[in-house]
Amino acid sequence: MTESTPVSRRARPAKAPLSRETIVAVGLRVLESEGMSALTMRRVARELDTGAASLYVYVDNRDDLLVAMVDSALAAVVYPTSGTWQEKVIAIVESQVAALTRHRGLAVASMGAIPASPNASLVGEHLVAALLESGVDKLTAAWGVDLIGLWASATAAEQTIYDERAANGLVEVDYLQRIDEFYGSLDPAVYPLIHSMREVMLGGSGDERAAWGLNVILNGIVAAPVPGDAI
Amino acid sequence: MTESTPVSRRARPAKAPLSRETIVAVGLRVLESEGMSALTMRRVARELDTGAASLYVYVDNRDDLLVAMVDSALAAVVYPTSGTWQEKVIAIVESQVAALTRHRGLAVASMGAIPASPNASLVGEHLVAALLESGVDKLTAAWGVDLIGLWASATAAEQTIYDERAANGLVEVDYLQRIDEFYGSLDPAVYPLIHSMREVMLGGSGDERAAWGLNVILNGIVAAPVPGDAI
DNA sequence: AGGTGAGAACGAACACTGTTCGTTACGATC
DNA sequence: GATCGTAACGAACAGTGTTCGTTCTCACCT
Repeated sequence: MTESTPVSRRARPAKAPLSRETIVAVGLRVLESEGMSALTMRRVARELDTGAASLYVYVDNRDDLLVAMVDSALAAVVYPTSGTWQEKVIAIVESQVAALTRHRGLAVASMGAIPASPNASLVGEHLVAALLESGVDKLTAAWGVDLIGLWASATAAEQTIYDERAANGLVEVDYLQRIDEFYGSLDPAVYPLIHSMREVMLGGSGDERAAWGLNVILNGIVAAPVPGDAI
Repeated sequence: MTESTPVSRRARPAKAPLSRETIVAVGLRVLESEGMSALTMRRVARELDTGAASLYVYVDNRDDLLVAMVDSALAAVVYPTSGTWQEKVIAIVESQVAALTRHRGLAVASMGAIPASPNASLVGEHLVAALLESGVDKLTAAWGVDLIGLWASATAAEQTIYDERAANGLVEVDYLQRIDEFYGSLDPAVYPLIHSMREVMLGGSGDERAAWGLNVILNGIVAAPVPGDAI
């Protein structure tokens, strides 16, 4: 009994009071430094020097916390004021992906989050504006933003999983080499193209491929027929 | 002690032996009917009339099981033999999305799964073949398959989350109406476009938007400059 | 000043989870 | 028929999210 002597924490002087913002901020910090599996209610509470039950005053449940964290993370997205519409879209989406990737695991959660949060809406607002600059009609712009958002979330999620794997000991070269070996081991009779194209399939850095993909989507959007008309 | 009398199950006649395939199949059945949160090791084991520990002979851990389930689900993808290259790609991707959507929650898991499983590779093989028919070079085809796969997983994941929400009582109209209300409640000074374009942003069925999105990507791919050249 | 009530904070508990351990039981081999 | 590798198993461990009932605090009112 010499070590614990649980002095009621209430007695401690000037403990910063809890708040939704504080909890979300701490959650993001934990997520960034220790990953999604470490983001437990108890872990967040411990960081705030309290118990898990106390969090439920400000947060409905863990999902609610995650959604709030997604929105908070998206506050870091920057919006360029000059440049062509393509440059604007690329800059916005790049910083969006970066914001989601920085906190490992958030991207997967963001896939579920409705775009109905303040900061997610702000991203949408600026993307629509940039797309409209290209001259497309409103419907194309609206659906285009949807498509871009889907791509951004998925790209961030993929990047996250990739990073997680790297953090778990599998270095990049090992990982690519393993896939290369797998492709090489496939029966050329069943998988002729994959077998023969494996070096071209695994080439290019993640950033190069991401930039190419976003470019493809942007080109496709401006070239797309108006939704509703004959496709 | 009158109620349990745990007769060793070994004594029961002709119990079908376990196997990796059986476990994966049961897992898919549970996932399809009860969703991801119900897919626990104990639940799968119970379905097989055994204990959770017994599964670990055939499955490394829950993630291993999920990856195997993704591959198994992708066995349902169909590959058309006739039609234009666009029709082939659309048919393949549609059945891929359907296969991932049918088992709620698999899509999210598939985002992490490397495309290094037999059936995922088969999808890739056929997609590359279809893309090459369009006349694009090998590098464009390879990266294009990547992009299409990313889109397919993300679309299935989004669809899954949407369905999950619908299953949890929120009917479709409620959900859309809620988003509409949220957009309407946004400050028009900060979100002018979203505020004024909300009906156009929420229009169209999920299928229409998905078809449009895939079309945009296909158009973008054939129009894209060869990766590596100046973008 | 003294009392009071709303609600934040809390500890303990519940019903679960994935996974491991040591032991039992079985079926093919010698 | 004895043996032995290994599949199958029950029990346990260290966690998880969440809820319950209680304690404490502090702004407000008499």
